[in-house]
Amino acid sequence: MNVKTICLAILHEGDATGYEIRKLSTEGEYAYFVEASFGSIYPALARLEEEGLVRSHVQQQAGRPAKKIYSITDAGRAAFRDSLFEDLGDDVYRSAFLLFARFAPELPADLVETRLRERLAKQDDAIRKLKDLQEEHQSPQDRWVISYGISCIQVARDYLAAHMHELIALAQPVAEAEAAE
Amino acid sequence: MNVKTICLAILHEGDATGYEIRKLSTEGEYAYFVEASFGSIYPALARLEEEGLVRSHVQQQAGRPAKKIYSITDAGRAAFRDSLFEDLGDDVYRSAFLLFARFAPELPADLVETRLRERLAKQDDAIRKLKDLQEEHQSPQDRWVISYGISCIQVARDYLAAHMHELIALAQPVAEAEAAE
DNA sequence: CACCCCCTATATCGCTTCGATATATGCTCG
DNA sequence: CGAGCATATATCGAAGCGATATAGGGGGTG
Repeated sequence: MNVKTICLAILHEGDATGYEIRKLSTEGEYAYFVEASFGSIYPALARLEEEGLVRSHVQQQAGRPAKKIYSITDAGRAAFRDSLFEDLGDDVYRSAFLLFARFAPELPADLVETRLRERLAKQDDAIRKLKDLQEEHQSPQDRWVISYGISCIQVARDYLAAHMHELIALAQPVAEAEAAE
Repeated sequence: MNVKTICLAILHEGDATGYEIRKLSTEGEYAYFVEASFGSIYPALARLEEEGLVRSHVQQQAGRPAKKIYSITDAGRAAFRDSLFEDLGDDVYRSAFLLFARFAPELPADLVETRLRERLAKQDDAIRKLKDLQEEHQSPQDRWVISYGISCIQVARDYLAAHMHELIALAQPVAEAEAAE
């Protein structure tokens, strides 16, 4: 799943600028399972245009910078659909949090507790955002994917809430006086 | 969470070769939340040695290629612990499967069903492997992290089993005769 | 028993991608 | 009225991925 495919997927659903593609892949309904940065989107769009899979036209705007609006071509639509027939790669999951958790016994209990609470707050926030997103999107395939995401984050959150004290208990105890310093 | 940090984390728990580090980050207890390939591990280890954070010695072996065994130094141990005090980056989750699911309405129902069943089998396999891993590891921090993983994959698997027919129903119906062709 | 593939083991190369930065302007809020 | 944020494009250096090269031993199959 490279950035070119992500761009085609988003353009398949409607025209967009590079800026908008990045927003959708960072905040929109694609945010939690794909992502791409400017540094990869702009070169990807340029290459897609060379290959004839997308087309662009510049739209001047009063005040604001000019937009370069990209549209998918028939060839692009075909290429994207073909790519959906290919074997799916494995999901990627990387978590600095779990590495941190793995080394809890090396760390002071108050730090471990702080990070766990931060994590819990982040997950609550993510769930809230996904629920908002679900209300904005009526298409059943969007709802299906977003529900999947909510289920996963919810169970991770609940596991954390139920088992955080176990991890804190493994960490280095901090004396009251030391903690107050 | 860069590859250098992953190498230090693994060497923190014991000496290892580049090959073993890669195995641990691909099949071992780190596998499902960190990952690194040869192309990043070997350069990372070389740079860590330059920086004095790890040390290596070559061990000749009868028949097999010589091993280059890396050990963490006191400086490396300190640098790794310091990195655990830094703010944690967000988790990364990328899923070609969810992109595929999002576009189910564009695809033939039999393909969607095939991919869903493949996915279910993969997740069952992942759960089995994590359960085996959990029996091999007695340290409570390992068990905590692995349990977290099992919970997440289990709920994803159950969601899939419960809702896969919804996605198949959204896909393009395939006529019996056409399917037989 | 030859052949082939897999496992161990190190290492590099090219391409993709990330993260930071540059540039420019308008809008909003304190 | 100035700081900071949103819109918008684009590039650069560094990091990392995936494939490939190299090489010998072990195991299974025709």
